[in-house]
Amino acid sequence: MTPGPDDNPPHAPGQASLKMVADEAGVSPSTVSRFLNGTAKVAEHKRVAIEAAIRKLHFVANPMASSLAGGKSRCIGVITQDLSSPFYGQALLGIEDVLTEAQFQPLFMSGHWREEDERRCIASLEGRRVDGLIILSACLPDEVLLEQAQRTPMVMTGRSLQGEGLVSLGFDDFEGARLATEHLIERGHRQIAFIRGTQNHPDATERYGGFRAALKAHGLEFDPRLVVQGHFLENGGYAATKALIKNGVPFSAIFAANDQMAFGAILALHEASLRVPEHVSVVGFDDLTASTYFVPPLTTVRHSMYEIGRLAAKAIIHAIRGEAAEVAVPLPELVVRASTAAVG
Amino acid sequence: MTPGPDDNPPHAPGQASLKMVADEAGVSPSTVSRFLNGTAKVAEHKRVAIEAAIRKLHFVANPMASSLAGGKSRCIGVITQDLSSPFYGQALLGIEDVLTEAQFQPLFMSGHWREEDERRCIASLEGRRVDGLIILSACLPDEVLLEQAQRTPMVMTGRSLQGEGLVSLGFDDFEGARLATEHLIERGHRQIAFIRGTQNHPDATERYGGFRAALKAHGLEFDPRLVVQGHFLENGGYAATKALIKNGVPFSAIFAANDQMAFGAILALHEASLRVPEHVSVVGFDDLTASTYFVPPLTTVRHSMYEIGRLAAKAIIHAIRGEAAEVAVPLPELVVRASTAAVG
DNA sequence: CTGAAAGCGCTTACAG
DNA sequence: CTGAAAGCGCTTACAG
Repeated sequence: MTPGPDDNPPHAPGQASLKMVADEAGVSPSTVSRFLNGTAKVAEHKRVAIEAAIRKLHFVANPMASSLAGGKSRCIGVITQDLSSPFYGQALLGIEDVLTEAQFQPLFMSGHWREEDERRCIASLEGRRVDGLIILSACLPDEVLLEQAQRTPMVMTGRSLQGEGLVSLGFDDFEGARLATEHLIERGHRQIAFIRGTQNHPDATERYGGFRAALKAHGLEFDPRLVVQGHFLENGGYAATKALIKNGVPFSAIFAANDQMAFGAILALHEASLRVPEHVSVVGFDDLTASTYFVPPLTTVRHSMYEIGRLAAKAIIHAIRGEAAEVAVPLPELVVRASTAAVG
Repeated sequence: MTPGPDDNPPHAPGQASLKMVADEAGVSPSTVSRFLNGTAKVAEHKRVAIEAAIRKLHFVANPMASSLAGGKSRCIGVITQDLSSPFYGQALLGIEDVLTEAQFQPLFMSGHWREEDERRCIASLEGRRVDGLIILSACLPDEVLLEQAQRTPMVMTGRSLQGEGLVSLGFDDFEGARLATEHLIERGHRQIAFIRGTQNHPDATERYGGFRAALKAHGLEFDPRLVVQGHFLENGGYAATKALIKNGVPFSAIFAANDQMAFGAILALHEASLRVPEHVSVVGFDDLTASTYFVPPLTTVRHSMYEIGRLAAKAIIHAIRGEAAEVAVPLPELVVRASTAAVG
């Protein structure tokens, strides 16, 4: 930092430009640009001068200009269902960590579980010229996603899709649900109620499949009267359980397709003076932060969404660079806590 | 849409440019730009031609170019402590809704409760040339924020600051805490434990102040042994309550400075075979979604973060336009649920 | 290794 | 109301 008369500029008049840095350092803008991007080797003394100039002027490259000229925005669109979802929230964190580290800017948007909103998000993100797209469980049909992926590199979770420009991180929901159900069966439960997630949601379908597969594998009869709809939210689990109780079909355990519904279910049981796990065992799915501290702590299936977020971010960066990404999604893991017990 | 031989372009070769639209419509780029931005009135027939061209070419303006030329990015930086926080999450939703509607792009970043990270976020966002900044409860000292606000319009929550270019949405944490404490006192509780939030966090200080003010107003003696630290997280509330129980100083109620700590507290009580609210009443603060479905449902203080998010977004938009924003932050409201009862 | 020059796709005085 | 022109701040062939 050379001290001098013009060491402190009059007043932040916007920020310094690359040209100002070049002038200050006595080189051409091209050279500064190359130095910044590591696009070419720069003579030692110029490098020093440029670095000094940058420091002196507090120069930070204007990303709009870089993007325009360079043809890449260094922005990644991230579509989630709900920015405040306790479930996807962890994934957002993982995505943010990796992307920030790699100098990409994530643009988060909520699709609100609605095809139309998801379409709007994608259009808007494409308008923003994002370099890539991460989609956390879309409702959009396969064709739309496949088509989109041809224009913008894309990674998606919660669905297994094959296609050009598309990486999918399919978590094994089926196996997770199978594990959870088996856990109940092993504790002697025979009448197990199942609270389903949103109807045409892939995760919901897979988890339902795992549930039925486990019953079958253990020779248990499937009773459709014990399957209720819960829409993946607390109130859904609550209402579903109320309905279940009212129905009168006996059950000794509930497997809710996610933790949020399990919370609602436990509250409904509590209101009906049914104790967990003494009267009814409950298993959830997702292992939310809240599940550890619920009363009683919830038995559930863990699949670190933080880790999945990190993987998704790494995968999209690779895809953008045109590298093949090998992704190993963590396996589902049963976490046994106090909400399940052997059948009384 | 005029059908024609070149109706379907060979292959999406990047997107259509403003110039292409101008050529197609037989007008100058300036006119298209003016039409797009409503900067000037455009002759009827040209308007029609431009609209047709836009539709035909699926034109969407390149935001980088617009920003660069226009000098505004239409991006708003939003700093939150943790993208997956159940508390701030609601605010993010409100911000997203308002900003999206007004055609601004929010850039969300996590400050992780750390001054250094917050600094990094602000620097990065400033580098991105955001038009404004929304800061949800920073740790950064007042001076830094005041100085920053002079360069970028800013609105912040969780602190009351006066300054040029700065709007602060100070929620009345003090009053909220007073209400919560008074609720317990009115139910006959005399030995009320308090679980504090993070030490130098403004919200924490205010809530602590409200707690003490309520005790004083009702002539209750303050016992420092009943105040424990909880850091605003579940595990903090859990550990604090364990400590409280171990201490042996009797208490019939706990006021936790936020819901997350209240959850932890209830679990600790549960493990000590203390029932809520029969043995100990518990009040939280924030009214998280989860609190409604907790067992038992939590008595707490509500201050819609979704609404505060919306207000913050509206305020920053006004500030950017140079308009004075009048913001009426919702008043704290006590929500009585099943976790509190009259002292046994 | 390095400059001069053209260009990325818009916006906006400036002059009709 | 509308064009031609300059410019926003970078990047990148092109030619040394």
